[in-house]
Amino acid sequence: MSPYDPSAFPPFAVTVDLVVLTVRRHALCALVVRRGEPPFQGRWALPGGFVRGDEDLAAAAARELAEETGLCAHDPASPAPGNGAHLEQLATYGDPKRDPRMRVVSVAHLVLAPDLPAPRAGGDANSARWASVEDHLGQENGFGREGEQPAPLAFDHARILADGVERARSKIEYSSLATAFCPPEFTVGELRRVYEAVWGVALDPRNFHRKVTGTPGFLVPAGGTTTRQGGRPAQLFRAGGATVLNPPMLRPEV
Amino acid sequence: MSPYDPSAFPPFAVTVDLVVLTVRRHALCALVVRRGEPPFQGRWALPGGFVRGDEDLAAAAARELAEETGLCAHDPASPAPGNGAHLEQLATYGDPKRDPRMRVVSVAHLVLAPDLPAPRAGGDANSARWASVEDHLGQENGFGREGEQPAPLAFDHARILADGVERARSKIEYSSLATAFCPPEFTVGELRRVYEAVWGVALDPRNFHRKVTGTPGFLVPAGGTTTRQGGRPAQLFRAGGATVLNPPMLRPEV
DNA sequence: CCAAAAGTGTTAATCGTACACCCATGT
DNA sequence: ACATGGGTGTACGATTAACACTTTTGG
Repeated sequence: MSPYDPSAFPPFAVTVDLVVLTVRRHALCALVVRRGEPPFQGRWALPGGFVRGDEDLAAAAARELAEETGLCAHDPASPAPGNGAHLEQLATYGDPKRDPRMRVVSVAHLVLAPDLPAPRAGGDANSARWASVEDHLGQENGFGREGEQPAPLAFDHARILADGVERARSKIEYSSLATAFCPPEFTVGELRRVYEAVWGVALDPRNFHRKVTGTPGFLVPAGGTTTRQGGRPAQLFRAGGATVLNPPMLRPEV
Repeated sequence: MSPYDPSAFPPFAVTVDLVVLTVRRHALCALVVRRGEPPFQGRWALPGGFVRGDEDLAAAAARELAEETGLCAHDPASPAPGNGAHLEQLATYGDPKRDPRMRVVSVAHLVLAPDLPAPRAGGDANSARWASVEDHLGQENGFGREGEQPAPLAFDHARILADGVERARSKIEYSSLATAFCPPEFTVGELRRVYEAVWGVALDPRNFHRKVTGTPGFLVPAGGTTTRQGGRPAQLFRAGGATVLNPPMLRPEV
């Protein structure tokens, strides 16, 4: 039990893996990269990499995110500057056999990003893409495509992705995080389509509008209007300062 | 960027730290141990220890818990057997300077336990105790004692404890986890006192009774009654199978 | 009898839901 | 004119909060 017994300090490699979620074409999508080396060569995996010796975990996640996407994310719990995406720690995965090469503990992080142009690969080109979450997690809510299931993600990344999606789904209920999926200025309808895509449900546009505009601090008017969705021009809003929603958004049953 | 460059694999020590919470004498308490060696010798700290080379993170947390308390905890996400306490992963702390000796990444776990006899120390006697959470986190809701602030916990353990308490406070809202603070059979009043201690509020006994007995799957009658609280005998209940509470328990404002 | 805690009834206010209806634009 | 999405009004049922009241024990 002496903490100075070297046999009590087995060396670990520590990595960060990223669950980067966005909403594209009314579907929840995750960023995946193609592995260039074994193990799992050629398979899709979550982006990630090793934590450096003098680097905080959140900083490592932000660095990997920037390398993979060019995004500058901001962990609200850290003083680092940021714009655009939301970043938070998700969970840590440390099964002794999760990486066949060695003992690797991975601290997974969750990133919520607005719809982006085509992802830019870290080093190799055309090796990153947005994958529909339903395709990789199986049929959900009847949205799953039949047949053509893609190969499972490498390592335990399917489990990590599932945990990240579950976290996002529950967190937009009681926080204003859904705005992280939107551009800086957005309409109530765009925000509603985010909720619909993440939850896989249809929401009543009238009640949704009352709810979000009536929750203090959730949205602040940005001044202009837009007609980019067709129909009557919609007011533009920015995310308000509130982070916790009271009362919460209610996810319809089943 | 080659993943086989040894300089990209800085070695880390990986530990688990435990936030073990219980309710004693109508107060939320956390298990703390006194450190026997530097750094922070003589200061209180959260229990914890190094993860072994072939050990899963949850298994390491359960092992440390058993060593410190004799409790057999059960992580619902793992197939390990267990009785009594609830165990779940909390968060991971990896600031490069959090341990002055070396680079240590600590995977904190949260344990919710029923009121226990005096804690049993791991190796040294009388080096573990239940500490009131208010004493270590400062005044909360007017409960904080004035003067006599104890020395801060070692390392970043005050932050870890605060995160664990916050997790427990929010999780008993929408899950049946509050029963983890109760013995196997308990009364509605005892469960109410758990909520009151964890949240630091007073709840209406009548409405609370209706709420918890009316939530399907939360409580199942155990058959007997008890008068251990004085007054009219109260029915005994066991925790039902439900893990998620719908509708949730509502925490009063402020 | 009285204090204390358990449990039930009732009421008014609030909240969520469903849906009718009108508004402002592009085609 | 019509389709499309934006936005407001309203009515009904469900949930909550507040509190009067009865029940069953111990002292």
